[in-house]
Amino acid sequence: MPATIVDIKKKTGLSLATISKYLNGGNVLPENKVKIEAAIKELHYEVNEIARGLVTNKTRTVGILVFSIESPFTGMILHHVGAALRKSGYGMLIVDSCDDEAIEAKNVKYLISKKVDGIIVLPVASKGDFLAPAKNAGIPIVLIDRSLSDIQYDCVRIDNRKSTYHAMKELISRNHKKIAIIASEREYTGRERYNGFMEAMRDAGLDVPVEYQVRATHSIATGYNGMKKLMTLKDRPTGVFMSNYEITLGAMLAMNEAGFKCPDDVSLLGFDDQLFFHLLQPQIYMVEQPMKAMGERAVELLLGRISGVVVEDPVEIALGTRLQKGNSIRTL
Amino acid sequence: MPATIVDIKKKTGLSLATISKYLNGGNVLPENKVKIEAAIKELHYEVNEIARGLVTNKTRTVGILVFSIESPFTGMILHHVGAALRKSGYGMLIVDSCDDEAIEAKNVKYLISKKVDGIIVLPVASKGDFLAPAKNAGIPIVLIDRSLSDIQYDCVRIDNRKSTYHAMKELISRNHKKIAIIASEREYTGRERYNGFMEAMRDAGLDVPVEYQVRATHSIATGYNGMKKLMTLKDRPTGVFMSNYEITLGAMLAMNEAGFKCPDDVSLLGFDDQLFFHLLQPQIYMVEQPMKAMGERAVELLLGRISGVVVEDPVEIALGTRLQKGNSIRTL
DNA sequence: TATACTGCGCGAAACGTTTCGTTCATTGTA
DNA sequence: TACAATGAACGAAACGTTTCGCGCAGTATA
Repeated sequence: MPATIVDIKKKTGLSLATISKYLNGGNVLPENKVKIEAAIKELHYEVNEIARGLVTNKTRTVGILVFSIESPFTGMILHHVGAALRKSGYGMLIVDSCDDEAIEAKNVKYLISKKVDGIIVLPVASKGDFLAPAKNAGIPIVLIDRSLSDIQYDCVRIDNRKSTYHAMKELISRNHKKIAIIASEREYTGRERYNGFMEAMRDAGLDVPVEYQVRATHSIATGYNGMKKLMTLKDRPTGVFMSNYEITLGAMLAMNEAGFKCPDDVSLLGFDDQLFFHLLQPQIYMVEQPMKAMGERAVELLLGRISGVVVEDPVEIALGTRLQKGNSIRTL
Repeated sequence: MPATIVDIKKKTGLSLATISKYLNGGNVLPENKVKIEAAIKELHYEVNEIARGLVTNKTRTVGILVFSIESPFTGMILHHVGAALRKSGYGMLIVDSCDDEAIEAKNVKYLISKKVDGIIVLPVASKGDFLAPAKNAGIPIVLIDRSLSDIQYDCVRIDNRKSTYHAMKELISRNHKKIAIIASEREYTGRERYNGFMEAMRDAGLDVPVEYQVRATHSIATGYNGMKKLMTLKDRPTGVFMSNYEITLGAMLAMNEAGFKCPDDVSLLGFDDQLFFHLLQPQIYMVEQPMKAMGERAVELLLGRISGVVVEDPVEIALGTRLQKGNSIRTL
């Protein structure tokens, strides 16, 4: 039903080759250009991307493989990745791994069958085996946020360990000695932040008793339950580091509910700034991730690989973070 | 590089037509079936969906047009819609309208150019004009959550007005007279819930002074600022209805921060249950939307339209809600 | 035994592009 | 004036499928 290049040919008397050349930005005589443009307008012609894809072997679509599409973090990354891709004319075919490695592995194969030009991954698994089929098919891959242990892939993330180490100075320099951590345990980021925390404490000569270390899932429940537990200890910590957005949110609700005040009763340091935290009083010290930059750099890198401009070995890009200062930390 | 149907032909000596028939579930002699299957395994053959799409004029991909990909509500819907689609072999090409009607209109055209088989929309706009190009192109469309005023499209949603009206009985029957509302104003759902609220109050013979009506955006900030404001009134409301998840979250933080207790100082009734609310003490009365059912019904309907099984006029499916009971409402 | 039907297989065309190698006209150079 | 170089257009093949209509067995019907 919709007009094809053949209709343009009939209308203008030009050959398919010439029209195709015009469509792809090649040089065409001014008079022919006019003819073609008129015909396109008249017939409401639009390129059939499917047909084009068949011969160019490109779909102008990238696959996005996310550990969970329900996570607010995922939502923010998708927002920026999506914008950057659209600007370059690419679309996003998104698949949800539902925090399940088996589904994740299946999804990779699905994306291959869809002939995506590249894949951006927020992985569930810690090892890269599941990406092998895509790698073998020659599809460029870029990871965001979470690095993989065994195989080398491009990755755009922050330096979780250093960011945490650095942020911890805010608590330590204000003479806090009893500092607890609530962190996720399963993913790369949670583990790295835990390591940064422990390093900072060790370097400051501070001990972290095991009951000050709450390590569980990446969830509001973890923050809520963790803080509840910490607040009932006979020897309560004076400061708490929370390793991500969900945990921070849950911990704050628990703290409020338990009747403690920040920073009077407990000083807080969180991770993953979100707009709404700015509304709160007191304002929480927060490690702020450059979400926009991460999304954009990842897209830039991926498109570079797709076009063949970037050919060097896989790179690991660690972007800097910003510490959003607040008044949630009391000087002891 | 990857094997094609022609390679299978060479290997088996059968014709393209026969092999294609096998691939699409047609009847083939048992001996040929064996041959083909062996060849497929040996050559690691997989159908090229692009080539198939060119001739069938189907992409097995549906476009998902969301008002904002950052919203948790969107995330949950995408989760269920995605699962249902994948089960039927369909993929999701997601585009983000960034709460901007102009972008939304462009995105529709983009999805058309990508030849999606259908479109699922969580709209920004209140009128349906922007969908006209897709409708004209014969692409089936199903709305989720938000209905459109002018043109008729299939829509799967809840009955916002009734749900709110019914839930309000919890406050009213417990003798609350001074009840405030914090609601979003711009979208369909917020307006309908406002209407349901006002109806319930009117039917109960209760007045709602203008300072008890906070109407702003669909955001945590609205809830936070709204509750802050309500709590500083000299004549404070005894009950507050909050029209969605973000507003409920913001309002609770503000209430905690202002030092008020629920239900002692203020009784709360919210909308959009999320798992983590179950953790809270007190547990909030919440209108719970059937997210999974909404996603699944929408997909079912869309695939029905795509396959031509469903041909009747556009339908508006209003699913029932559940009131999640809690202990956030005090009897006066 | 002649006829009609059924079940499978086949060749060829079609889907709407891009691209390769060639031709043709024009311009510039000797 | 002859010849090379340049620029633009062209025809045809290719991309990997599906599908249409026909042919050919083998089986059932009269």
